[in-house]
Amino acid sequence: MPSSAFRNAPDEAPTRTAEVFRAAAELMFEKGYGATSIGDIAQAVGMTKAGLYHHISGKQDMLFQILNHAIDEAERMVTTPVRLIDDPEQRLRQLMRLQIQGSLERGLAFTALFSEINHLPPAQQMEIRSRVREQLDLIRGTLLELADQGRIRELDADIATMMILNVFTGIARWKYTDIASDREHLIQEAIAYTMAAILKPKK
Amino acid sequence: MPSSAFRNAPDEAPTRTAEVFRAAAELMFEKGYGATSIGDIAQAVGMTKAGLYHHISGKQDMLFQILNHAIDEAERMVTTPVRLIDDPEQRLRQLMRLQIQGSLERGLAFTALFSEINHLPPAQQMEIRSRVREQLDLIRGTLLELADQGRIRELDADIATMMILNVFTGIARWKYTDIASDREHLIQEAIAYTMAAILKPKK
DNA sequence: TTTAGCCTAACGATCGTTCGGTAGCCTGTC
DNA sequence: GACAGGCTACCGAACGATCGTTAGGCTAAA
Repeated sequence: MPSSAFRNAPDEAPTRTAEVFRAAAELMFEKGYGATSIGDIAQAVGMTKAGLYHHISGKQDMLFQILNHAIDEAERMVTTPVRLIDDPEQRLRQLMRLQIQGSLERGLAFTALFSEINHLPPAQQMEIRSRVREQLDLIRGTLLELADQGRIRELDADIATMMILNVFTGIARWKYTDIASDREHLIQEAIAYTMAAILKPKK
Repeated sequence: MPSSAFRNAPDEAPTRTAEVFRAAAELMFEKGYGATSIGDIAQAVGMTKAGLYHHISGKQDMLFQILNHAIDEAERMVTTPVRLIDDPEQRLRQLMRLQIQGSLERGLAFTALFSEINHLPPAQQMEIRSRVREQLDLIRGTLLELADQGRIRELDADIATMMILNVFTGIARWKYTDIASDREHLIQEAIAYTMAAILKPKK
């Protein structure tokens, strides 16, 4: 088993191991960690349970790797590019857009699978939690920046941060409902809703 | 087993059966349906697994009854009283207040346990879903009423409804974090946030 | 005597995991 | 070109543990 199970060389056919982890992530997202059996995952990729264990080292470790990979992806596709944006409002808008796009189109199910974190041993729980906190701080910091500039109404930044994060977890759960059928519309509405909630009214 | 497992005569010591269901609801809320074993529930009320079956008819049926009871409670404590409020804005404010209060103080975990609905057989899934839809329609209807009166900004009522529901599910999940320590503050912030998001700016 | 309330014991099923084996492919050696 | 050896990717079978559930029996109250 490679050190990072998801990685394969760029522009190359996905490794079998990567397929396994991808299928596992999808199943766990749909049915939850507890309700997803090793047999389910094996069947999804056309293997036996025993065969799976050539690619994985255990069920718990799978969840751990999936969560870490999701955070990796979020950092690569959302956090990092967004940090380059100077204007805090534009930064927040783009953060929401990228995050929602990511959770609808690609894996990026970390917002959804994060609730399964309690199935991990405490040490790994803390590891994941501290990585997530970094992303939370990006949102919170942006809100504080807006506050400094006097551009948002009076609000509790911590609660507002959770409200925004909440939008992500919620939308991820609607992934297969018709409310998510028009992605661009959903994204624009979600951003407009959030901006109206936090920004000072214009007129 | 009585027809409604939670019911006992008013102002009376809770039935043993009611205790069982209450403990089960709490455990399932914390750990999820799949991760909560019959043994866990039995231990929580000081019984053996076999003893539990004097009070319940099965694990799935337990979840079904818990969800139904939660909806009963929500209808009694939130939906019904709130329908009497004429002004749609005040109606929505009070709905949010009662719903959040209920999910923080009392059981009312239907917003949180609703995600476990897929562990039920399809017929019961539909039954729960149709009952929940009634409560959703109260929110959506109130939004439409506000729109008719020209009091909200231009927004997608369906998406806004989900956003509001999303607040409830989110807050239920923070139940044991320090963000929920000051309940009144959390309630006021959540309401203010939502109102700012949907209402037309005042000035 | 009946019944409510709970027990011990065990059932079959399913779970995550391990063990030993094997078919196919790559690689180097003769 | 043949062949031995090793490695990758998988399989069948079984493990012990735990799961939800049931059968049957005990005890105290009505």
